[in-house]
Amino acid sequence: MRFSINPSSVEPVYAQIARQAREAVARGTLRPGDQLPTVRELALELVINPNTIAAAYREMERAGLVRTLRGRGTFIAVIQAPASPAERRRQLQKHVEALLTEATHLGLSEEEILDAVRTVARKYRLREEKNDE
Amino acid sequence: MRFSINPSSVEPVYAQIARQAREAVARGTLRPGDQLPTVRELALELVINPNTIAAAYREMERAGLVRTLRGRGTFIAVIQAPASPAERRRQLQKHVEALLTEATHLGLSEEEILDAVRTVARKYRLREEKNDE
Amino acid sequence: MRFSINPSSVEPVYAQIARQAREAVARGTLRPGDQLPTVRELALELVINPNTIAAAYREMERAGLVRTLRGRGTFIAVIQAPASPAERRRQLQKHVEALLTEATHLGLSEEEILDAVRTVARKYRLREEKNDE
Amino acid sequence: MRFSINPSSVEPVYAQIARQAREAVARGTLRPGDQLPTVRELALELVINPNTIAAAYREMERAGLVRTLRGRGTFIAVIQAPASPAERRRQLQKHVEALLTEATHLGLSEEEILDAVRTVARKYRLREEKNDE
DNA sequence: GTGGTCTAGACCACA
DNA sequence: GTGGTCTAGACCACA
Repeated sequence: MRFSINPSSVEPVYAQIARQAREAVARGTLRPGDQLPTVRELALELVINPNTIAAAYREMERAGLVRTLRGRGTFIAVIQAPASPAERRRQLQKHVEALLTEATHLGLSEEEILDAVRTVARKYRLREEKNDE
Repeated sequence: MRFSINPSSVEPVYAQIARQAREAVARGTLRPGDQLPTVRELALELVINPNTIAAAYREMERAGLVRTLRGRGTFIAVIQAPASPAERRRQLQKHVEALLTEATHLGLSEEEILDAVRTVARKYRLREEKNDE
Repeated sequence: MRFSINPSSVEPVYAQIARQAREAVARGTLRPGDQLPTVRELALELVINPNTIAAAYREMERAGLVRTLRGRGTFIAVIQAPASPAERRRQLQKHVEALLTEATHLGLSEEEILDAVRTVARKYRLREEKNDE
Repeated sequence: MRFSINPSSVEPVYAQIARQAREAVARGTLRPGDQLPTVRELALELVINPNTIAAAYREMERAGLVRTLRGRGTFIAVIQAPASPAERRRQLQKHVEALLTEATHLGLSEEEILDAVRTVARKYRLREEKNDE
């Protein structure tokens, strides 16, 4: 996958990398077992301080997105066990609230938001059926 | 409105305050013209240094969320002109992508997300009708 | 003359009033001997704290623009003696530099600035002939 | 570039620094990509609290004059897109009016002002040709 | 009484 | 090493 970094964004560079990897996994561009470039390779490619790449990989490891095997490299982890249904619902609500706050300030309607969700959802590897809880 | 601060969050205190005010405006808890507590009042209430409150208000001013009238106080601004339709669409897409990335990692389905948007939307002051562009 | 106040400008209200009076004198809208409204009258008209109007009048008095006669009112002063030729040149240069800094950041050309000066100059009561020094 | 601070001016120290940087960019003394001294360096040089320098840099960032790269430093930004032609004209007129107000009070003639503009303009990086609008 | 400015100094996130 | 955050506290401009 290709990372694209904006060094003057308010989002820290290491967080941009971790977020983009997380997005790529959600879209299926990166799949469990895929190997990420080494810290040095990616540092050279993106012309970024290796410390920053290392911080990004540390963040992804912490989030359970990747597994680093010493001497072997860094690999996308198998899908992590989702949280409890209650926790999952709490998380979803939090993220939906963030979206609706921004959409309200942009002066958008509920219908426009739902349309955007439906359109963009095609690019993501969402669960096919409802969870039974 | 009530602000609630988590001093051990990674999110800076001043940013927590600004975000909560932004959310309150989106929900209609704060409306244009409403006066925010004075810097000193809020500092006393939250047991936080007045400089930190002032930084929060400065940030909101920069974002166009409030107007500061010297010697008078800080007030919620009238709704700022939204960006161009193209920019608005770009912003919406960005926020929807963030939601879908998280929802995918939580193992949720499109229907569950749409349901959550519909339910939570009731708490927000979204535009009633579609924008004509 | 009519003052128009923007309470949310970065320019303090008292300074807006003093500046507008200064402009009116430069354009001939106000002339030496003209009486200004009383502090109370102007405070009522502009819906502004009388302390603020008093500060504006104090500022104009300090700049030699008006004379306050106790019990009589506030009047536009006769044209103040201009500074020495050297000081006058220094002042002019300072104000021209301020204009050129802004014009450069706006991406304007020398010709556009000169045109604007010629056009706008008609509204001002500039000296007719060159000073002989 | 050299900053020179007058601590007893009515203009806040942080604003003096921001203004001088803005002037230096207009004259070409500072160019896009140039790095400003670090907050600590400039604080030592000017014998001013680092927080005050940081406030100056924050203000320049807000105005789009510089870009701050976390952990790297502060750099002059590429020239910001100027406002719309109409807005540009409005701004120019405002600044020309300010100049003419002062020049009138100094008892100067139109010819003297135009001469000063022509002379001082050489020091600025004004656009070479008229804008076509 | 309101927010704005500035100092002094500790500690942290980031590259 | 770079800027960012936060506290504590003095003093000032403005309304």
